[in-house]
Amino acid sequence: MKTIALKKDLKKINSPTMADIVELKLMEFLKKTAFQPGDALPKEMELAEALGVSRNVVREGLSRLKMLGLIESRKRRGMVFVRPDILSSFEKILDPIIMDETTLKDIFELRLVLEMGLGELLYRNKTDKDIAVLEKIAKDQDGIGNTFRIKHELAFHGKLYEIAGNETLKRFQIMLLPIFAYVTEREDKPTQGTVNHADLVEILKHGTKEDFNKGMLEHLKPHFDRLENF
Amino acid sequence: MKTIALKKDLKKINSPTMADIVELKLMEFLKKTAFQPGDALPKEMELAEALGVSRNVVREGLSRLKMLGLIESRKRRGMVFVRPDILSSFEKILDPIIMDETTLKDIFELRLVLEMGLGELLYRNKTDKDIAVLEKIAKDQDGIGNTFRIKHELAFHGKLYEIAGNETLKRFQIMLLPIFAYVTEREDKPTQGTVNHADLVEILKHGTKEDFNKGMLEHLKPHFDRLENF
DNA sequence: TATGTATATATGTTCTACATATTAAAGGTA
DNA sequence: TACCTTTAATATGTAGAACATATATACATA
Repeated sequence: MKTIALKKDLKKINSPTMADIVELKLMEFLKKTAFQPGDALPKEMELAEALGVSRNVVREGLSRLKMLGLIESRKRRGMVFVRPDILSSFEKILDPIIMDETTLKDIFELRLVLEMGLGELLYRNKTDKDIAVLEKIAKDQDGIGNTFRIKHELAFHGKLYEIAGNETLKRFQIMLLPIFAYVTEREDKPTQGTVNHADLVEILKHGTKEDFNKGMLEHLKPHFDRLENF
Repeated sequence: MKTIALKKDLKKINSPTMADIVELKLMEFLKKTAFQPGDALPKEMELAEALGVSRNVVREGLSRLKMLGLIESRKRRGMVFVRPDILSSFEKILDPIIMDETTLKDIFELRLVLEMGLGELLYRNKTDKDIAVLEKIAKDQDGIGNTFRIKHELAFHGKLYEIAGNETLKRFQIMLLPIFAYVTEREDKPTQGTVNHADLVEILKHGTKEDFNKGMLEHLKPHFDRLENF
């Protein structure tokens, strides 16, 4: 017990390196200066001089911002600021890692919460054409294969987000789905409640928003139950 | 119109640099090798030789993984694999950037969807003690100042996520809130519907899940309406 | 056993030099 | 003048060597 308390109170020292500091300073610089996409940053040598470090260190710092998608480098032009893609770094990290169980559960839950919260936007934006497309997707549900089912899930729920009119959200859920699939497949439990995709479409067509929320909850019920045993 | 289509079809060539390739190769390496947190990677010189590049380039690549939180470096020990914090890179990028309007709207909406989807988890996990805490927070609502209101928002909704029992989600919404505040404050519109925090607590105490979902929708109504004019 | 000391080693940092792509200027032609 | 070609300048990309520094390991000491 004592050691645990220690570990919590005295977190690692981790003295920052020059590159860490440069990274921070560059971030500040980007924030302070109101760069427009395409604007050029000072050149590496100038930054190096201003910060009092070698060009190498500056390059390491810049390299990190590049990874975040905040800058791009053009020969002769120098480094230019670009509007970063919010999800790209998230995507990079979500893929390769082995998450701990807690985070895994959190992410699993996150997706459920998103699905459950979608109703309002759907009922605000849906059109007859949307429903028709959704209906078609739901009809092609026959395939049984595992990889196929995932593809189908992606198609159906992806279309839902599309109807909601939120591209970021759609991409987000596409990223989440493999994780979702990983969790659902490691146990041999039903992956669908008593309400299936076709039923959901039917509700979306003729039912109220409240009906839809209830339907979605039924549809996701096995997953919610799965949370108990995590 | 033509230029836009062009820009979409022919995305920049951006010939990858050695550092880009090293970054990729290292990612693959991390994925393939099932590293446990704390395991050491090969040392820089070995990587440099294996990849046929200078140590400098390897360091740039490693530096990027460091930014993602995938590795940490220890003197003499070498670089070690660490379980990355999923949200940290997202956090770094969310803060400094000036988002384009579309993304801003998407994020704004994302938060609304999350709040709306929270009901199920809340009703699964809430305890009397939780409600008591929430009640207290809602009572301290008197402050009018702008910064104070944000703090209060954070406290109340933060507690909701806490009750839901999802730390990732809670941190996520904390990151989202400043953006939310930015949007709400640039127009002079009401930020609260006819249902306030105290009302929500009351529903949570005695009402059904459906009541709560309706209440939350009412509470967020001004924000949903705001979406129309985005 | 516990503590202090020494050494080897991997990362951190700096410098120098050269390669390469691309912009911008110079020059030539109609 | 306007347009095309050539040239030169320049900022990033890459390599390699050298030294600084922290620290894990082994060893010595009490």
